[in-house]
Amino acid sequence: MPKRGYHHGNLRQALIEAALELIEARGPMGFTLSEAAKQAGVTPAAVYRHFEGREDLIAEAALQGYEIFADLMEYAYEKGQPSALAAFSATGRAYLAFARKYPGHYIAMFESGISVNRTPELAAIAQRANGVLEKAATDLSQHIPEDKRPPASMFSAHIWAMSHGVVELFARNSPGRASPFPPEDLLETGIGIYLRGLGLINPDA
Amino acid sequence: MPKRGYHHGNLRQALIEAALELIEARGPMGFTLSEAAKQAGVTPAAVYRHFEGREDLIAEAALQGYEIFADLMEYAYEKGQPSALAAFSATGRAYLAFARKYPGHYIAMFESGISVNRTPELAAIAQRANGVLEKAATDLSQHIPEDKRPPASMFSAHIWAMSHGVVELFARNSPGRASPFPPEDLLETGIGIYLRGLGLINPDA
DNA sequence: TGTACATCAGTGAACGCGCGTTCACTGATGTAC
DNA sequence: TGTACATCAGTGAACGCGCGTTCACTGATGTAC
Repeated sequence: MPKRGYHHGNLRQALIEAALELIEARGPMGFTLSEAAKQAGVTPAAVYRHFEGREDLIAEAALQGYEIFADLMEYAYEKGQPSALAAFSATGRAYLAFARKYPGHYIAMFESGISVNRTPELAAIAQRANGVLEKAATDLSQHIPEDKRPPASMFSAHIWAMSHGVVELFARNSPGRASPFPPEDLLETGIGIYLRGLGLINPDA
Repeated sequence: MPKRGYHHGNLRQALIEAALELIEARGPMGFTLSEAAKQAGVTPAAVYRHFEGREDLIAEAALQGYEIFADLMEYAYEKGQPSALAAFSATGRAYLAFARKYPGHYIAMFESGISVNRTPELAAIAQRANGVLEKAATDLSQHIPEDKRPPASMFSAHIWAMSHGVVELFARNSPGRASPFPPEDLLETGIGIYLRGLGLINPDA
């Protein structure tokens, strides 16, 4: 519990959390610096003690998101080892789990329009997250006969795309676009069918 | 060529087109009514002769988008007939083609935050577009042995998700997230693998 | 333990800006006779 | 063909608002002696 008085105690993190809540509630552009400040119980000008401005605040939120994301993906990958298949599926599931558990971060990362190349730090961590999925895909592709093996980066992209699509279309309570199925099931079955298509799991399973 | 003078000639449509260009250039929230008016060579107040306000203008742009989209999907479906497989693949390809050819519409439809239930008209046309994909999926599912046949609405959702994901992540020049492959190829191969997983196309193809 | 002082983290007022929207208006167009 | 008039589609000024950002300031905290 931060001490509250003239000095906030941990304003920097409080602002990030306020920003995340606002982004989650109002969308990537609905977020305003002033409102985040207000929600943290502070004057808008105080924000400038901790951030260069509005963009910088969002970027920091995204950065923290990527850190959580990369950690989750890595954890899932390792938990699935030594089975390449289990590791791969686990990372897919981790993707969706992250999007659902940290919607504010997810939006800041993928929908706020901030470039992943904004800072080297951001680019590095994003690359780390992406790397996990690609590593899982590479492992898995060893099990495909060489002559019909698509590049690992390609099917990592497929899974990424399907995951992102499920999140955007069905996991968010999009106005008026109700999911026909729970998003978890949708992604699970989708990835299952896809992997069967690669000949990686039993067609009769 | 509209006559230009005090009276614009076809301001309504000109405003919609201006809005689409702005949405495309600046994102769903970067669009402002004032700027659209300016781009159409008109005072902001003039907009109110044709639309109820900002939201109404976006909604109209989305509506027109859904009309084009539904038409394209239907055309693709019919062009693929009588092969259920060809019809299905064609609708998938049509999805991406639409997103690339009409990015402004696409964003207005799927990223602007306007609800598809905003008007009955909008809901109906969105349902028509969605219906085409689902019909194609239903046709196709007849070729799957009944005991391992997933609901058609489910794999229509899978394809929708993958398509949307490809568009969002790789077909847009997302800042700093360059596509490892042309989006068309990515979607084509992705759908191909998926259909193989359903046992609908030759595993050795 | 007490005091002086530097540092730090906030305030609050002000700024210029562009936004969406309203309103009374006026210029252009089309129609009736 | 010409004139009177209704209708329509625009203008332009004004509004209140919230935004991001700046600035000189001040209250709180920590440190040196």
